[in-house]
Amino acid sequence: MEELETGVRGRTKQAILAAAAATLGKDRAATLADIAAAAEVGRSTVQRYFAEREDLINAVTLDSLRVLGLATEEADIGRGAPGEAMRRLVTAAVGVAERVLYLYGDPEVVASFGGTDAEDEGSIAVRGLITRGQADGTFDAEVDASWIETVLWSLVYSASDSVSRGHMPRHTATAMVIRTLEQGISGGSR
Amino acid sequence: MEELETGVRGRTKQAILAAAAATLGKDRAATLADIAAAAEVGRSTVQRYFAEREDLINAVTLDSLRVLGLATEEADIGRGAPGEAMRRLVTAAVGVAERVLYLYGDPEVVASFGGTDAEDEGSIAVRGLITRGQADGTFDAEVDASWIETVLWSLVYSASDSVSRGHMPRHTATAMVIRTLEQGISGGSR
DNA sequence: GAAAAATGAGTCATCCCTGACCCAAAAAAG
DNA sequence: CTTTTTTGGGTCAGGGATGACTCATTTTTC
Repeated sequence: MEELETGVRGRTKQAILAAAAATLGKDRAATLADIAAAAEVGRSTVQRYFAEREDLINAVTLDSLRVLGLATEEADIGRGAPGEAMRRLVTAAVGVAERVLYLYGDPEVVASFGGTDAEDEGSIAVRGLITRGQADGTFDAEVDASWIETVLWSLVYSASDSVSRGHMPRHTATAMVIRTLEQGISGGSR
Repeated sequence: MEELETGVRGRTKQAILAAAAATLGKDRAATLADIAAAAEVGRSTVQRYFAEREDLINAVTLDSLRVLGLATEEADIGRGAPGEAMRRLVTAAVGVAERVLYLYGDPEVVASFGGTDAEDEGSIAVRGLITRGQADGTFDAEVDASWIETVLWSLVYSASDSVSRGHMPRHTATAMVIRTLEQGISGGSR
């Protein structure tokens, strides 16, 4: 039963997963050696924790969904006005930019968790927020909820990319996403 | 001087480039064999036209920028009200969805043409449209023009992806991008 | 129809990544 | 301090893609 986090092993594993998410987020063709270097461990160690490359990919995906799910949970998007909840969600998501870059940087990854359990935790909540907002008129009810979700993650991804490249600080990126979600790119003349 | 399109060679080359853009847009790890199959030519032929894989990648990038540039040109975005011009641009861009998927599906590709000549043709025009719209109040002047450009391509990419996956018809996708650009995801209560 | 160009299948060497080891050194646990 | 665990470099075989090449066949061109 001690196959969970035994302190040392747990930390090493998390370091590998975090490094893998960051590295694969920037270059999906990254080699195991790249990931090991980013995690500051030996190649051997990576393969000791994840026998096959695909094991690592799966683990990174699940872990990234977990981290993003935690962030979503902290945003507590079931509470308050949909507009406010959406702002908290965006802030939380950009807060874990590296994971977002990994998850939404590869169409294959996104497609792979079509029916995963881990997806449900966060994604269901987000979908609930959107439909709730559409019902009370906060969000556009004349487009599919799935499109709104697509737009949300698309903008969060772009903002995360800007942050990760050092183009803008995190709070600026977050503000831009929120502003764009709320009024598009239209001028404030209205 | 006959190293341009000699009819047969030109058509084969274009077929390879188009197939490569479509294939690499869906799976950036696609092999030369995959691309050759998509283009309905032999592996040998691909390598005869492009000695090294990187030659092909470069050519596809330039060609995709060219095609997108042509579409942009047809949209004639220097004319008319910025709002209208933007609608024409989105329509034109989604019209060449495969190229958009290739160009904006890989961060590496986008990053590689930082100072390319081919970029200038279209990108300069787009940037011009944005600043023009910001100047006359059509577009939000309180955010960077580069962010608006990012949002534009980000949404066009998402829409192109939906079209390419058969989730929605092209005109619906186009309409959603335009609507989202103009009012974000906000409800129409205002 | 004959000459020239282009094509596609096939072969082969090479490179790079992966996966499976092994073992000495370092770190943690007792 | 001793034992146990973990680590990281190193080696090696296997697999897959690439690049270079040949040659018979098909297609264009004249």
